[in-house]
Amino acid sequence: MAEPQLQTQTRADEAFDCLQTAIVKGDLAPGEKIGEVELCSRFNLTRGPLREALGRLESRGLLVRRPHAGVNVVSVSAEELIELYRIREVMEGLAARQAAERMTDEEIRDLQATLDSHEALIEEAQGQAYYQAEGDYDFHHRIATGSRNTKLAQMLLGDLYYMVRMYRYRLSTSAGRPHMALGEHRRIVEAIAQRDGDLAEFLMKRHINAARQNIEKKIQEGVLTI
Amino acid sequence: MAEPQLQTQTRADEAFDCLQTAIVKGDLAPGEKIGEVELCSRFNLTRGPLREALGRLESRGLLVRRPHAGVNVVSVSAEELIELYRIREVMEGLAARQAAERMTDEEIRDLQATLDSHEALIEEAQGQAYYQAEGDYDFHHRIATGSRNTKLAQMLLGDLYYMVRMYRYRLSTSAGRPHMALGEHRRIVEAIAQRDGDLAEFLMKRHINAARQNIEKKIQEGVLTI
DNA sequence: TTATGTCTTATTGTTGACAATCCCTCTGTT
DNA sequence: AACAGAGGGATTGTCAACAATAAGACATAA
Repeated sequence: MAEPQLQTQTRADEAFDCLQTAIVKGDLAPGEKIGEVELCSRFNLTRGPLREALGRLESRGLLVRRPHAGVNVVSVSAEELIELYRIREVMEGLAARQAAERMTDEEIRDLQATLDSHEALIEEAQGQAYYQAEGDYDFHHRIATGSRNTKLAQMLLGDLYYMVRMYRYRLSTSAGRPHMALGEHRRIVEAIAQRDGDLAEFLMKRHINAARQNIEKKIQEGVLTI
Repeated sequence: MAEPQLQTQTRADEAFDCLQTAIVKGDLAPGEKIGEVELCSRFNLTRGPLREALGRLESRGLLVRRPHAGVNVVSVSAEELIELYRIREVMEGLAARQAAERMTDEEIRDLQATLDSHEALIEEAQGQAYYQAEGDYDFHHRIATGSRNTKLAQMLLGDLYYMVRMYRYRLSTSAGRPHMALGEHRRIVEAIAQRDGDLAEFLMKRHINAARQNIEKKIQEGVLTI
């Protein structure tokens, strides 16, 4: 949560961050049409930097723009959300494998400590899906960077996670799921600690598969309306 | 090679396309520092749309920008190129699996016909790595779109392929490789035609693995200096 | 009443000028 | 001769005004 050299950031970066978090948190609803001048007054910017930020967000798939017609927040259908998890499955599987091969012993210890704190978090804030989601994000974040695969981490952290988190904020996790997930996390870390890339990949894929099935069930139950 | 509604494109789109192809073709060398005004005169643009395009390219990982210091074309190290192929392996494996499940019969016939034309192309232009590379790109392009997984296709076609092609243009393929690759392509399409998703994924992963090993060998031979 | 065509208006796309920042060179010192 | 510091210059970041386009409203006709 450190924020170094916030000063050296350019206005376009600032705009980009603001918009990205606004979209992810749901302050800008999916499908919503957003006008440039309105955004300018809202975030205290001028249109130059804003347009640059809009370009970046479009290329990341968080916005859709039609020439002269304005910009809309992307709206992901239920099917597309499922597809996102299919992509995560293979990419994070690879990340887990490479993390098992390349993470330092210290990083692995850190990761284990992180899981301990997650366990405490789940206990005290049981049912509070928000904290669980943040913990989950933290775990996957570490694996992605631990893979030492620059592009892979960039695609996961810069593209996929933002789109997934867009719905995490609306999607309450099932009752028993946090504990389940934590157990799966632990086994993945064990495999990484044993430098067993095959197993780490297998477990991670199964972990994300379980998450996907959980979401599919919710959608069928009609809990999630997209 | 059709160019529909070129007119309705905005100047920023134009700038984006120009720069992207210039980077991929090598007209802008990796690592090269490029000034904004120079680019403007080169592509007949003004700095507004240009900066928007630069933002998009940066977010796609084709450029790196430091505030107030200018923009450089990304330079991918040999290790990173290999990592790119590791990502391709899992993502295109998934694409092949989903293509086997979802492509229409007509698309599959088209794909088979494409391979026939590739065979002819290889015969007449043997050794001409360029045409082989284009044919290969065409094949993988069809599989990606055939997966009906919007985000997957977007990530493959919009991100990974451009970075890979950056080096394809410089990297001459080995003597026997085109024929080998074509054979592998044929077997993948066979699996897709039989709707065998497991096999299609397996074969595609092995295909890209072979391409990666081919490149690794070249790098060790010192043919490719990045 | 509905559909169609035109026109107005507001929004987007573009431009050129202005301000802020960093890089490079030149000078001075060790 | 080599290194450090400061200044000039060029380049990037930002802004506000102008032009072009599409959406929406209104009126007319079927």
